[in-house]
Amino acid sequence: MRMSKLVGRKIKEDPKDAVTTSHKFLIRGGYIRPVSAGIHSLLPLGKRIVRKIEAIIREEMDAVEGQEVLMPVVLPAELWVESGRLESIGSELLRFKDRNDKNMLLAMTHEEAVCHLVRTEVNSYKQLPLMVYQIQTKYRDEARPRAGMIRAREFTMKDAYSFHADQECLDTYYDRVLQAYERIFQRVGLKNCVTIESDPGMMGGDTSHEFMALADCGEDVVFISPDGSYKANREVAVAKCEFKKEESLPLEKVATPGMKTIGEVAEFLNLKPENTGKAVFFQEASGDLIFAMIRGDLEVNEAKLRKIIASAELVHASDEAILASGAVPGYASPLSLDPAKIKIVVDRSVAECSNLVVGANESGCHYKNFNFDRDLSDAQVADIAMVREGDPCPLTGEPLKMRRGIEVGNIFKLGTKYSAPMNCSFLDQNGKSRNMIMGCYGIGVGRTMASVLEQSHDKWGPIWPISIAPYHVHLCSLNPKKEGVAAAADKIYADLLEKGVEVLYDDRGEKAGFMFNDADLTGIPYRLTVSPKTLSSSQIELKTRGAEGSSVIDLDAAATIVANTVFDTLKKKS
RNA sequence: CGGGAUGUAGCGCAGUCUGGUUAGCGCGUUUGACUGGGGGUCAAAAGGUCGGAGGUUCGAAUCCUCUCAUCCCGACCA
Repeated sequence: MRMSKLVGRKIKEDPKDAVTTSHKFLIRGGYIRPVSAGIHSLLPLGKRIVRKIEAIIREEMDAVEGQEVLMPVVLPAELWVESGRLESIGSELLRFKDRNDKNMLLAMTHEEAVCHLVRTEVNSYKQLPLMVYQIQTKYRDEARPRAGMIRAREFTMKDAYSFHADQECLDTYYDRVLQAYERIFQRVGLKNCVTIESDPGMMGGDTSHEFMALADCGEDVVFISPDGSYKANREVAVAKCEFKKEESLPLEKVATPGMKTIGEVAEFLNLKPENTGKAVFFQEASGDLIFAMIRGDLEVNEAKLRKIIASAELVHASDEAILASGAVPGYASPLSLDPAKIKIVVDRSVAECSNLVVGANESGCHYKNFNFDRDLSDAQVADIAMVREGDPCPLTGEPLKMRRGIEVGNIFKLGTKYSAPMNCSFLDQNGKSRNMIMGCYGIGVGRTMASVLEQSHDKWGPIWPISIAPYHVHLCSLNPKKEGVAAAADKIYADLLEKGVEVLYDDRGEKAGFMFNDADLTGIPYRLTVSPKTLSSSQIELKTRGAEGSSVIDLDAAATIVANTVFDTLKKKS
């Protein structure tokens, strides 16, 4: 490609709306252009990267017997009524009516569509297991799109769905996909991508994993042990915290007028927050109240709590609801609650610590010296604590490190969450109808491109791994008007193309510094420079993006040397 | 959805507080000349609903009201 004709100019200054490195460089380098909040056009360079990422994904999906399909972006709402998600999903699902007043929606994921597809095509155990996948546009009406491609409203996703006759088959297949995912992220050149167990959340199912590209701009928090043996996201992370028991002191009511928060109470009684117990009220969708108790310095992890009480929906309870249960907000006590009205879940930190200050369920009063064993045996004890940086690793006991990550992929064991309501079933060996067991597997394609850039750049621009670089070679022709420079550059351009090397040819005749800066901002792995300086000795310059220095090679052998270098590197990296 | 910020040429900005002719600057673009290894120099040129609507005023980019858009923090997040 001749750069003089390439669509997508380089931009010298940082766009004012871009904050993250990938967002800035993708715009400045001419990879993407914003169109609306969270909606972008891909320019030719960006499209080439995306195609290469997609090609790697296709190879790996095909290698686990995936069959590529393409399902519609626009779906009739009735399919989502079947699964129940039309109701359960909020306004991030974009709904609209067509000209016949029929309810439609823009798919944000395709479980419904794939169940519709598979239930009409597959009806025998002999056809299972199977996996179909697609690389398709998704739309989520995000409340707050951000960071360019990292959290967009419209984005490209590879989503795959597997169907099995039994759980064991899913379990085996799931592990194969997990390994395929790790190969994909390694092949696209993510240097720092970790596989972590995650909380299936509203997707349902029992097991899920996330693939996190570690980057400071990531939205998700990952806890990692120093030796890397333990990795988990914030929702599921556990810590091996040790708590000290002391001799129990007698329960004592103390006046704490106007002291409602943990900080206020601790300061008033001249204690640390660790010496208090905090009450947090939650409400289930059914309206039932949950009283969660945790040591004052810790926070309740709602995902863990949800799992323990087996409730998909959990919100902070209103003061009215708390009052109605007979508890006094701000002074709520575990001691005088009616277990029939309210379920009590106590964190290990409270159960295993001694002499805590807790509410007295009376305005302006607290109890000192609460001891769980003695004072409240009738409650469920569980780990519902949010892990903090530095907490001991559950495996090694070493202090956990907290890192930020971009979720580039996730995989779920869905079970029959969708197949059951949508009647996606098959006849087994005994002629009995059973629901298919499903798994689903997603990868954010644009997000992957941005993540690679987040992890691989310098102050001048991206340093693309050759596996996804838009071109292999960036050819600069300096002073093309002089001494046969243009002719030499044209020739090596043609020779490289002949050998199958992808070349971006800067034939614009700009000043050297201008072109070099554009080359750095483009980030192609190899830069070839043709100029009078080296041409006088029948040589040209070869430089590797991101590396110091450069070398000169003989003009006659250049195309062969460069082509071999490119193809050797490509082979090694895949 | 709550809090904050910003909308002026393709991009980045000044001007707004304190209203006053033809609204500026840098980069980019076009033309010509010189220059030629890390964003060069000179000359000329094109390019503007000052986000939008309403209002105040003799007069509004500037003051007031409403509105839209974009970004940031938070909530939310298959």
